[in-house]
Amino acid sequence: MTRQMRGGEAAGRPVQPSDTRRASKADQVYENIKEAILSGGLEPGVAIDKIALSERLGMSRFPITTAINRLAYERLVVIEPQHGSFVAKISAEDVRELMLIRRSLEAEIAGDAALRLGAEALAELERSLRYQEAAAAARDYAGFYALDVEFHRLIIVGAQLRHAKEILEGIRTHLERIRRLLLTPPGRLPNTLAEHRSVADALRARNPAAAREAMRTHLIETTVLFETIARERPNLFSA
Amino acid sequence: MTRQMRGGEAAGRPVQPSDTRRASKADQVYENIKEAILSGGLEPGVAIDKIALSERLGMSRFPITTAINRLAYERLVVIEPQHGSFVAKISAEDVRELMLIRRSLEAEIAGDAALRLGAEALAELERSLRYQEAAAAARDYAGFYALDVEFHRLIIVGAQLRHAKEILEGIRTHLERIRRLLLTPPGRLPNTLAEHRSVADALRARNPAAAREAMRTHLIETTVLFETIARERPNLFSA
DNA sequence: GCTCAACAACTAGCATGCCAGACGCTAGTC
DNA sequence: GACTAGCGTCTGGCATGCTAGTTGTTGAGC
Repeated sequence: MTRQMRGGEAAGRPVQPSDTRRASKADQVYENIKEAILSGGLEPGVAIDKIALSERLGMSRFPITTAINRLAYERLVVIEPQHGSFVAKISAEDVRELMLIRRSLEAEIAGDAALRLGAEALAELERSLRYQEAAAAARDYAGFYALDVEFHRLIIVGAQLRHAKEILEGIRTHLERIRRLLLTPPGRLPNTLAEHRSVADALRARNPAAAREAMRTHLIETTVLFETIARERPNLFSA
Repeated sequence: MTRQMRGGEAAGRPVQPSDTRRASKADQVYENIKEAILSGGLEPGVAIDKIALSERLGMSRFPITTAINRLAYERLVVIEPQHGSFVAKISAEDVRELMLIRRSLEAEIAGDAALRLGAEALAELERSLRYQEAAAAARDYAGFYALDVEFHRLIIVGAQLRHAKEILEGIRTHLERIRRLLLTPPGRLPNTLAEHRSVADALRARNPAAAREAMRTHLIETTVLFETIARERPNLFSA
């Protein structure tokens, strides 16, 4: 549905580059708190003090409340009425489920993309792969991770799937939080690169079934990684 | 992440039955407007007059604003800052994409459910199928539709997938809106019943691949139906 | 020492008033 | 007649104070 929306208002989605409108205060607070939660600055379970926050940021409680409502919708914050707002905890079970969703969606999208991607999009993927190779050679883990995210995003955007993009971004937000908390080691980098290559090959060949399978395989490997690490550090998860 | 949340506050999700807490005013307004949009009482594109609404419902603008923010997050409403809030329009392209998402997710979930569903959940599915047969025999289309929705929900809940449940409910909201606008004829009812039966059979056999395929086939048929109808009535869609 | 009820100190929810920005209309100009 | 500038009126965004509900505490009674 969705005419396009202004700079993130009433939604947690990234601002369209074409949208020159300034961000509202609620938008700023939203980004602010979200980043704090993702980075671990705000640990799971801690209460968010709206009044202190409003004083610190020099604004009224209204934008804070709006922002927290948004975060609650994304399940990054839990609101207990007449009691308080708290940073949502993490459960190990979520990893399994979020990856299941991501796996099924991205596999299907890859199949769709094999039929719909234009030459330009394919070229962009190819370029991304080159950068990934360079980052891998340079052992630039942070850079590679950013390119990894971008690679997946390119496929979704290329297939022109707005809703799926939003859903997957919401999922990635949660996975990103877990990833940062766990400090996922970048040991699988070469495998990831090879798997990306397989996906791109299938897309270029316009083979939907192969693209689906390649993406599914790739994300199964990622799931295994997540779950292995989660098992090694159970203390970070709540019941 | 998600401790469970109170009666829908800051989210558009259904109230947990275990949650006895009363709904806030914002919750009520949210349900109110949502139902109006889904039923077509509020047509795509019309402006929502917050002040008139607050006067009519006997409350301040605050709960209205909160509710509309929530609806904007769900893409049922579009907020144009300093200008107005409008009922979101519908695009034909959305049908394709929403069904793609639903198809991939529910297929994967069916595969998961084949491994995880307990005897009780399987029995519930069986009972649902009996009711569906009864509704089909009685030509009770509305009843069958409700059972249809319930059938899919049972599988998701049985697989204990909270996030997927929420995502799919959001998607169903949009599809439901389209369905009602289009007044989808119930002609495929016998086929639907047979397809449901196939899914349940595969689940009982604990065969993930078969369950995935059965669900995928079922939803591909549904997609075709949606798109056929959408083609016949293009005037209902915006560009 | 234990129980439980009353209270104090919080919170989110809500009401209300104001402000700034967007849009439509009109009047003035060419 | 067409166009544009400016003004009025609408909207959402925000500030602030109040209300009601939850929770932890404390102290009285046993």
